[in-house]
Amino acid sequence: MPPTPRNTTKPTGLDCRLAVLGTDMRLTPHRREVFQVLAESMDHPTAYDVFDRVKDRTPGISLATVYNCLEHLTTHGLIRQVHLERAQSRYCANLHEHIHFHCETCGKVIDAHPAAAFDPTKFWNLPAGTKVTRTDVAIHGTCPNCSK
Amino acid sequence: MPPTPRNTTKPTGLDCRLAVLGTDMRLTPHRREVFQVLAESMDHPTAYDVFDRVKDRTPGISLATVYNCLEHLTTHGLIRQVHLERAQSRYCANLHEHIHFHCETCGKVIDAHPAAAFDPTKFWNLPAGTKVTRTDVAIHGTCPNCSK
DNA sequence: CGTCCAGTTAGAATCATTCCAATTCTAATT
DNA sequence: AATTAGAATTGGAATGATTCTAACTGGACG
Repeated sequence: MPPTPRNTTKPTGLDCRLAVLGTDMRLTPHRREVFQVLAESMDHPTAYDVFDRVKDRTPGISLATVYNCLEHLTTHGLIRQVHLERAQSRYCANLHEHIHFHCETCGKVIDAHPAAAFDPTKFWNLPAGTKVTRTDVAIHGTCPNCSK
Repeated sequence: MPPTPRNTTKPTGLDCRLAVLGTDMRLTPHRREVFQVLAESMDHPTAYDVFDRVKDRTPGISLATVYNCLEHLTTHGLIRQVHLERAQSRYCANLHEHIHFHCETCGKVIDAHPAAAFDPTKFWNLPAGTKVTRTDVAIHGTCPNCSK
């Protein structure tokens, strides 16, 4: 599938998100579809899951292209890559600040949004002079459904 | 290398640690060496690193055995497996409660011990009925050495 | 002594991901 | 309209960490 021309007209919908984020990424049909699929998915799909879902709408798309699109969207800040243990990467279109809860029973991953400001340096001693750029938090346990 | 007979005499040194933890794991020479190497390593080595270091003392040991030993020691709670992003697993003999700081410049992993009690449910909203068993925290940034 | 079993081994297999080389297409320039 | 340069896309090969498998070994226990 050919790439889309650079978007010069006023963007709406998904394009809007691109514009808001001020990226200069070319929005090709493939990238659009991959993003769309992810935006509709609340279950943190893996690259292969995304491929599986995009395939139905865009027959002929390859797994390599899905990987490319996901990587591109990630580096341009439109989606987030989620890592839990060493399992395969999952992806997430929720850009609100949040961490992930992982149910050890059903494997589901649930977004958890902040309830209070969190400063990691209050809870753990780091060597003097350490600069913190990012903190990864993953909570593991049993989801309400599996707790029953 | 043949397995060690079950240790029936009063343990000392490393055996002591086994006894304290109340495991019933057989302490074979290989497992002992792997543990020993890890106990002496402050740098969170990967399985291959461990293999490399153990090889010098126990020529002929195979990577498969190192993996077996690491897995065994991990499931018996004698060592911890550390995961950062999707990089290969690292291992750590520090059993004191701690989290890991990862320097994005030099790649070094540093243990960070608790300065205050940390309750994740205070900082993130989880669905009612969620049971938390464990929280994984990894802090990323620049270590003092690389900050200079 | 024979059977059983855990530990060990080399090498094969797996699996997610990345790489590669060829192709196609767009956009900007002649 | 042809040319060029640069992206995007592709299938398939390659990679790399890890796990699996089947065979072997040596003590434990009857």
